[in-house]
Amino acid sequence: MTGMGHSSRPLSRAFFGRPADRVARELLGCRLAVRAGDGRVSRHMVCETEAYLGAHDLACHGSRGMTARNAVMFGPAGVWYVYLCYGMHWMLNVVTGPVGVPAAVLIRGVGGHVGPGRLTRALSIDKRFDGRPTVRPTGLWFEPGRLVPPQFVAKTPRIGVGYAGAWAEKPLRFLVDPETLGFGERVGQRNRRPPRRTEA
DNA sequence: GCAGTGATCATA
DNA sequence: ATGATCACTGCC
Repeated sequence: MTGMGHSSRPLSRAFFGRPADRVARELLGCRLAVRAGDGRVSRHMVCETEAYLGAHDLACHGSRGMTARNAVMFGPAGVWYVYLCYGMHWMLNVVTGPVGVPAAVLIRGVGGHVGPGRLTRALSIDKRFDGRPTVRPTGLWFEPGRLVPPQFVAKTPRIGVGYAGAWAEKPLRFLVDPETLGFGERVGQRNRRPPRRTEA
């Protein structure tokens, strides 16, 4: 959780009205701002996201057509798409791209809360945000953060979408190691040590 | 490794 | 109305 001393303008609808993979990548380093019940606002750096590209993406909910649950994915960008998974975990997504394209970005990790179901539980995010815009008055929005340089961004296949055939393999999950907020280390090199020297 | 959990959706 | 599925997590 970051400090509460300052705030900045929420990420605009234009930011989200672009392809989901681009938004997912650029959301890294931005801050998710949450207003709690007592009115206090906390901010959490986004460190893990996944892109769901649209109707052609077989891992995307929108690929099976519009239903009551996923209808907001077909609507304007910059709107929350929140749904319950496995009967107990709320998944937080933000709709991306033009109207008519069912695309979104799943927020999988922020600050110290890694895991899509864990972060929603920790921040008390649930169905009440579904279909609401990502603006300050809703109590949940994004603010720009620090730019994460490409060498600190890892890309992997998405989690839990094995049913999606070739689409399960695409590198649409984006991570930055939250431990390296100072960006002093590269992702994937955290355990690197200098080779041990032995005396002859 | 796998059970828990319940809304959602297709099928009827 | 019923049954399968599920963008996960926590404990074995």
